[in-house]
Amino acid sequence: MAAEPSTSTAPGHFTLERGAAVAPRAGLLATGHGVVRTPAFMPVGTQGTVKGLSPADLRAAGTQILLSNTYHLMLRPGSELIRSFGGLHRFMAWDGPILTDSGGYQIMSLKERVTVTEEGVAFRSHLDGRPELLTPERAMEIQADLGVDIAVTLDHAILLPASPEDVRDAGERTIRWTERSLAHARTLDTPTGLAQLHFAIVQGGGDPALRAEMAARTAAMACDGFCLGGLSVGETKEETWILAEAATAALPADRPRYLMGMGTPPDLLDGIARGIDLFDCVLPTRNARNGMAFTHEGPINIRNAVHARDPRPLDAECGCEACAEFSRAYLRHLHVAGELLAHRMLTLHNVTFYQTLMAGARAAIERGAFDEYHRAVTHRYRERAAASGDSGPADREPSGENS
RNA sequence: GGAGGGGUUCCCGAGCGGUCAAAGGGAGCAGACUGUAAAUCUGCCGGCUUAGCCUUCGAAGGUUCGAAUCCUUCCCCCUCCA
Repeated sequence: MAAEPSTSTAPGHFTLERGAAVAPRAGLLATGHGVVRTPAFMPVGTQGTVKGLSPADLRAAGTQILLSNTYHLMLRPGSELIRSFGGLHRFMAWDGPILTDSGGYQIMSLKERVTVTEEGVAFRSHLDGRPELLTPERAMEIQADLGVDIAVTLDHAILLPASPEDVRDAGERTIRWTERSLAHARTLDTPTGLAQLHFAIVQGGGDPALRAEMAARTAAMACDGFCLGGLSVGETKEETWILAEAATAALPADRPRYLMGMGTPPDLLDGIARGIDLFDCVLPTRNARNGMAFTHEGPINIRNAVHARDPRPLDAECGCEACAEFSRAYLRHLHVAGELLAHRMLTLHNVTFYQTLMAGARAAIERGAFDEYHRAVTHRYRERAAASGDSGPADREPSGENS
């Protein structure tokens, strides 16, 4: 869009329309590729594509901004190649904003293959076993090459539970890496010439006090936004929110907060209620490929026999192509038969569902009725989840270590 | 008509005297998935009052302490030779 230069569209500018210091809040985040209306959900496009969907599909689903991944793109096809195409936007033909994760999550999830040192992360490529080194500086260089709108600093995420010493170590390392990342990022240029925003990750493990400390120390740095990392990795939901609240309470209100990796539809609303502005999660896309569709009445598994003769759409309230054109019976048939269209349609539907949910949340915030929206959506979702089986698949009681 | 091979739990297909309700696939049924090494993974899959019992490996008899496995007859199928 060719808007007049104004403070509200200068990349990095974050305008809070409502809520300001309190949650929930609605805002406008300006990037080099347009303004994102927050709270927003970013579909996950790890390898420079949201699996199964074209950019046109993503737009049709109401997507404003995508997430992609430093780790995967550095290995294949390589950031130099993408830079030579003018950046990731031109390469993948998506002209909206893109945020890239720095690769910290892979440190945690591929733990057997990585060694973390002060310099950075040594790991072996999952593609060919070749040794690689990802430093905070290198992570920012790659993201600059990609020309993404929002680059994220490299962090040291660890699995919970972990010893207090390990959590403190990883947190302190994350702070040092964040400083290095931000300092180095200022020396880099992008293939697009557009300004790049830099978000810093707040860690701190399962200790609220440490979370708060890490948040405060990160807040003192010159970054454009904050990411809450290392959450929903084994702790209960209740703990997750305590930790998230501890962090956000120590963050300034005038910069966006991004809760990394979460979550279910109720998670998103629970997060918005706590002042979160950005989310990403693989659930709507991965689960779509595994047969799960999110609906206004809760999740359904399209594989289940009950849908075999069901002429209804996945979700009567949804306007996506899958719901406008196809019956549950047909979509079940496609999925059971292993047809690609099943994956594409369920993915399209789920992303549409998530974007509709977020648009509804934004609208509710704007008219001052978020609590009601939150309660109504969550109630319907949980009611269905509980009714659709002896033990609902989603949102069971937070499970302990055993039972 | 002659010679040979074969009939196994929904399907394909192992087993060839006990440890076999019977490997492995597939199909079917259900579950999981939260900054994606995921179109992946897990469980169930003869019946029941389930640490046990009952019915099952073409049919009927028989041998044996014990048979899907050995013998006899019968019924089907396939290949080759006339």
